Amino acid sequence: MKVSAEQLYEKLVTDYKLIGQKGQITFKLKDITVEIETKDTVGNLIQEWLKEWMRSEKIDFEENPNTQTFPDIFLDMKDRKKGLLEIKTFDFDRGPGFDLANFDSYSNSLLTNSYRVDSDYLILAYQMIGSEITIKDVWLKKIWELAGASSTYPLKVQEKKKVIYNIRPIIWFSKRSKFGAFKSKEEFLKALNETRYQYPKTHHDNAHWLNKVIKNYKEHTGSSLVIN
DNA sequence: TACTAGTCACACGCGACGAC
DNA sequence: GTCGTCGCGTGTGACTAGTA
Repeated sequence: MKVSAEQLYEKLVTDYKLIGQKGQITFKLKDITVEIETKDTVGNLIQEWLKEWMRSEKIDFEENPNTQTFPDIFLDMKDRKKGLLEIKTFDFDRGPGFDLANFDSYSNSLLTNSYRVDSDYLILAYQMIGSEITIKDVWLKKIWELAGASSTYPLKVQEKKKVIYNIRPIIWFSKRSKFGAFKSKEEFLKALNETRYQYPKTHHDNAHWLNKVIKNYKEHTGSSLVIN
Protein backbone atom coordinates (compact mmCIF):
# COMPACT_ATOMS: atom_id res chain seq x y z
CA MET A 1 0.00 0.00 0.00
CA LYS A 2 1.41 3.36 -1.05
CA VAL A 3 1.03 6.10 1.58
CA SER A 4 2.17 9.69 1.96
CA ALA A 5 4.03 10.85 5.06
CA GLU A 6 0.79 12.46 6.31
CA GLN A 7 -1.14 9.20 5.86
CA LEU A 8 1.66 7.31 7.62
CA TYR A 9 1.45 9.73 10.55
CA GLU A 10 -2.35 9.38 10.69
CA LYS A 11 -2.13 5.59 10.70
CA LEU A 12 0.52 5.59 13.41
CA VAL A 13 -0.96 8.20 15.73
CA THR A 14 -4.74 8.25 15.10
CA ASP A 15 -5.38 4.64 14.09
CA TYR A 16 -2.63 2.74 15.92
CA LYS A 17 -2.63 5.19 18.88
CA LEU A 18 1.11 5.02 19.49
CA ILE A 19 1.30 8.02 21.84
CA GLY A 20 1.25 6.83 25.45
CA GLN A 21 2.20 3.26 24.58
CA LYS A 22 4.95 1.56 26.61
CA GLY A 23 7.72 -0.82 25.73
CA GLN A 24 11.07 -2.09 26.93
CA ILE A 25 14.35 -3.25 25.45
CA THR A 26 15.65 -6.70 26.36
CA PHE A 27 18.78 -8.51 25.24
CA LYS A 28 19.22 -12.28 25.43
CA LEU A 29 22.53 -14.13 25.16
CA LYS A 30 22.30 -17.88 25.77
CA ASP A 31 20.17 -18.27 28.89
CA ILE A 32 20.66 -14.80 30.29
CA THR A 33 18.25 -11.96 29.46
CA VAL A 34 18.84 -8.39 30.52
CA GLU A 35 16.58 -5.36 30.41
CA ILE A 36 18.44 -2.43 28.88
CA GLU A 37 18.34 0.85 30.81
CA THR A 38 20.81 2.92 28.80
CA LYS A 39 19.46 5.33 26.21
CA ASP A 40 22.11 5.23 23.51
CA THR A 41 20.42 2.41 21.58
CA VAL A 42 16.82 3.59 21.93
CA GLY A 43 16.79 5.71 18.76
CA ASN A 44 17.99 2.94 16.46
CA LEU A 45 15.68 0.37 18.03
CA ILE A 46 12.58 2.56 17.72
CA GLN A 47 13.53 3.11 14.09
CA GLU A 48 13.79 -0.66 13.55
CA TRP A 49 10.45 -1.15 15.34
CA LEU A 50 8.81 1.44 13.11
CA LYS A 51 9.99 -0.34 9.95
CA GLU A 52 8.63 -3.63 11.27
CA TRP A 53 5.31 -1.94 12.05
CA MET A 54 5.19 -0.57 8.49
CA ARG A 55 5.78 -4.09 7.12
CA SER A 56 2.99 -5.46 9.33
CA GLU A 57 0.67 -2.73 8.00
CA LYS A 58 1.69 -3.65 4.42
CA ILE A 59 2.96 -0.12 3.79
CA ASP A 60 5.20 0.25 0.74
CA PHE A 61 8.62 1.63 1.54
CA GLU A 62 12.26 1.08 0.82
CA GLU A 63 15.09 1.44 3.29
CA ASN A 64 18.15 3.40 2.28
CA PRO A 65 20.85 0.70 1.87
CA ASN A 66 23.45 3.14 3.12
CA THR A 67 22.35 3.77 6.70
CA GLN A 68 24.69 6.75 6.97
CA THR A 69 23.19 8.80 4.16
CA PHE A 70 19.95 10.68 3.62
CA PRO A 71 17.08 9.70 3.75
CA ASP A 72 16.17 6.87 6.11
CA ILE A 73 13.16 5.74 4.09
CA PHE A 74 11.74 6.17 0.58
CA LEU A 75 7.93 6.13 0.67
CA ASP A 76 7.64 6.56 -3.10
CA MET A 77 9.27 3.54 -4.75
CA LYS A 78 9.17 5.05 -8.26
CA ASP A 79 10.00 8.74 -7.78
CA ARG A 80 13.09 9.15 -5.60
CA LYS A 81 12.52 12.89 -5.39
CA LYS A 82 9.29 12.47 -3.42
CA GLY A 83 8.30 10.68 -0.24
CA LEU A 84 11.69 11.15 1.44
CA LEU A 85 11.31 10.42 5.13
CA GLU A 86 13.77 10.93 7.97
CA ILE A 87 13.03 9.32 11.32
CA LYS A 88 14.26 11.04 14.48
CA THR A 89 13.88 10.11 18.12
CA PHE A 90 14.82 11.93 21.29
CA ASP A 91 14.61 11.72 25.06
CA PHE A 92 11.61 13.88 25.99
CA ASP A 93 13.10 14.78 29.39
CA ARG A 94 16.29 16.19 27.85
CA GLY A 95 14.85 17.83 24.74
CA PRO A 96 15.57 17.36 21.05
CA GLY A 97 19.36 17.12 20.74
CA PHE A 98 19.39 15.30 17.42
CA ASP A 99 20.94 16.68 14.26
CA LEU A 100 18.69 17.83 11.40
CA ALA A 101 21.57 17.49 8.94
CA ASN A 102 25.31 17.94 8.55
CA PHE A 103 25.87 21.63 7.71
CA ASP A 104 28.33 21.13 4.82
CA SER A 105 26.81 18.04 3.24
CA TYR A 106 23.29 19.48 3.46
CA SER A 107 24.36 22.77 1.84
CA ASN A 108 26.16 20.90 -0.94
CA SER A 109 23.34 18.43 -1.54
CA LEU A 110 20.84 21.27 -2.07
CA LEU A 111 22.88 22.38 -5.10
CA THR A 112 22.05 19.16 -6.95
CA ASN A 113 19.15 17.65 -4.98
CA SER A 114 17.28 20.75 -3.84
CA TYR A 115 14.01 18.78 -3.51
CA ARG A 116 15.56 17.46 -0.30
CA VAL A 117 14.27 20.61 1.40
CA ASP A 118 10.73 19.19 1.09
CA SER A 119 11.56 15.97 2.96
CA ASP A 120 9.41 14.94 5.89
CA TYR A 121 10.71 14.34 9.38
CA LEU A 122 8.82 11.84 11.56
CA ILE A 123 9.86 12.57 15.14
CA LEU A 124 9.16 10.35 18.13
CA ALA A 125 9.75 11.58 21.68
CA TYR A 126 10.26 8.94 24.34
CA GLN A 127 10.64 8.92 28.10
CA MET A 128 12.72 6.20 29.73
CA ILE A 129 12.26 5.23 33.36
CA GLY A 130 14.38 2.22 34.28
CA SER A 131 13.98 -0.10 31.32
CA GLU A 132 10.46 1.11 30.49
CA ILE A 133 10.04 3.36 27.46
CA THR A 134 6.91 5.49 26.94
CA ILE A 135 6.15 7.24 23.66
CA LYS A 136 5.35 10.78 24.81
CA ASP A 137 4.60 12.43 21.46
CA VAL A 138 4.95 12.07 17.69
CA TRP A 139 5.31 14.86 15.12
CA LEU A 140 5.47 15.06 11.34
CA LYS A 141 7.40 18.18 10.33
CA LYS A 142 9.32 19.81 7.52
CA ILE A 143 12.87 20.96 8.17
CA TRP A 144 11.85 24.63 8.28
CA GLU A 145 9.30 23.82 11.00
CA LEU A 146 12.12 22.37 13.15
CA ALA A 147 14.87 24.88 12.41
CA GLY A 148 15.11 28.42 13.70
CA ALA A 149 17.54 31.20 14.43
CA SER A 150 19.95 31.43 17.36
CA SER A 151 21.88 34.21 19.02
CA THR A 152 25.08 33.35 17.11
CA TYR A 153 23.83 32.67 13.55
CA PRO A 154 20.59 33.24 11.59
CA LEU A 155 20.27 29.43 11.66
CA LYS A 156 20.77 27.35 14.79
CA VAL A 157 23.81 25.15 14.24
CA GLN A 158 26.15 23.00 16.29
CA GLU A 159 29.50 24.81 16.42
CA LYS A 160 32.60 23.28 17.99
CA LYS A 161 35.77 25.33 18.32
CA LYS A 162 34.63 27.80 15.63
CA VAL A 163 33.73 24.98 13.21
CA ILE A 164 30.07 24.43 12.23
CA TYR A 165 29.20 20.74 12.11
CA ASN A 166 25.44 20.29 12.16
CA ILE A 167 22.08 22.01 11.76
CA ARG A 168 20.18 21.49 14.97
CA PRO A 169 16.51 21.88 15.87
CA ILE A 170 14.98 24.50 18.09
CA ILE A 171 12.48 23.27 20.71
CA TRP A 172 9.53 23.69 18.40
CA PHE A 173 6.91 22.52 20.92
CA SER A 174 7.95 24.85 23.76
CA LYS A 175 6.22 28.13 24.42
CA ARG A 176 9.31 29.41 26.22
CA SER A 177 11.68 29.08 23.27
CA LYS A 178 13.36 32.41 22.52
CA PHE A 179 13.62 31.67 18.79
CA GLY A 180 10.63 30.22 16.95
CA ALA A 181 10.65 27.95 13.93
CA PHE A 182 10.77 29.37 10.40
CA LYS A 183 7.42 29.83 8.68
CA SER A 184 8.46 28.67 5.21
CA LYS A 185 11.17 26.86 3.28
CA GLU A 186 12.13 30.21 1.76
CA GLU A 187 12.73 31.68 5.23
CA PHE A 188 14.82 28.64 6.15
CA LEU A 189 16.92 28.81 2.95
CA LYS A 190 17.47 32.53 3.46
CA ALA A 191 18.75 31.87 7.00
CA LEU A 192 21.02 29.07 5.75
CA ASN A 193 22.39 31.37 3.07
CA GLU A 194 23.00 34.19 5.57
CA THR A 195 24.69 31.76 7.95
CA ARG A 196 26.98 30.66 5.11
CA TYR A 197 27.86 34.34 4.57
CA GLN A 198 28.63 34.88 8.25
CA TYR A 199 30.64 31.68 8.61
CA PRO A 200 34.27 32.34 7.58
CA LYS A 201 34.78 28.92 5.94
CA THR A 202 31.87 29.36 3.49
CA HIS A 203 31.87 33.16 3.21
CA HIS A 204 34.19 33.35 0.15
CA ASP A 205 32.47 30.81 -2.11
CA ASN A 206 28.88 31.65 -1.20
CA ALA A 207 28.16 34.24 -3.87
CA HIS A 208 25.97 32.02 -6.05
CA TRP A 209 24.92 29.30 -3.61
CA LEU A 210 21.33 30.47 -3.12
CA ASN A 211 20.76 31.18 -6.84
CA LYS A 212 22.03 27.69 -7.72
CA VAL A 213 19.66 26.12 -5.19
CA ILE A 214 16.71 28.14 -6.57
CA LYS A 215 17.61 27.12 -10.14
CA ASN A 216 18.00 23.46 -9.20
CA TYR A 217 14.67 23.50 -7.33
CA LYS A 218 12.91 24.88 -10.43
CA GLU A 219 14.53 22.17 -12.60
CA HIS A 220 13.44 19.35 -10.30
CA THR A 221 10.00 20.53 -9.19
CA GLY A 222 8.87 23.15 -11.71
CA SER A 223 8.12 25.44 -8.77
CA SER A 224 9.80 28.77 -8.10
CA LEU A 225 11.29 29.76 -4.77
CA VAL A 226 10.88 33.47 -4.10
CA ILE A 227 13.47 34.59 -1.58
CA ASN A 228 13.96 38.28 -0.81
C1' DT B 1 44.41 -9.15 -3.09
C1' DA B 2 43.53 -8.59 1.61
C1' DC B 3 44.04 -6.11 5.49
C1' DT B 4 44.66 -1.74 8.16
C1' DA B 5 44.24 2.95 9.25
C1' DG B 6 42.28 7.26 8.45
C1' DT B 7 38.45 10.23 7.14
C1' DC B 8 33.75 11.52 6.60
C1' DA B 9 28.92 11.66 7.73
C1' DC B 10 25.73 10.92 10.99
C1' DA B 11 23.73 10.02 15.64
C1' DC B 12 23.48 10.32 20.66
C1' DG B 13 24.34 12.27 25.05
C1' DC B 14 26.09 15.43 28.91
C1' DG B 15 27.39 19.56 31.68
C1' DA B 16 27.58 24.55 32.38
C1' DC B 17 25.24 28.61 32.42
C1' DG B 18 21.76 32.09 32.06
C1' DA B 19 16.87 33.50 31.73
C1' DC B 20 12.44 33.04 33.49
C1' DG C 1 14.10 25.18 40.47
C1' DT C 2 13.12 24.48 35.67
C1' DC C 3 13.96 25.00 31.05
C1' DG C 4 16.47 26.43 26.88
C1' DT C 5 20.86 27.43 24.80
C1' DC C 6 25.44 26.55 23.94
C1' DG C 7 29.62 24.02 23.68
C1' DC C 8 31.59 19.76 23.80
C1' DG C 9 32.70 14.61 23.57
C1' DT C 10 32.01 9.81 21.99
C1' DG C 11 30.50 5.98 19.04
C1' DT C 12 29.49 3.67 14.59
C1' DG C 13 29.18 2.47 9.64
C1' DA C 14 30.71 3.46 4.95
C1' DC C 15 34.24 4.55 2.14
C1' DT C 16 39.03 5.14 0.59
C1' DA C 17 43.99 5.20 0.40
C1' DG C 18 48.10 2.97 1.72
C1' DT C 19 50.77 -1.14 2.45
C1' DA C 20 52.37 -5.91 3.03
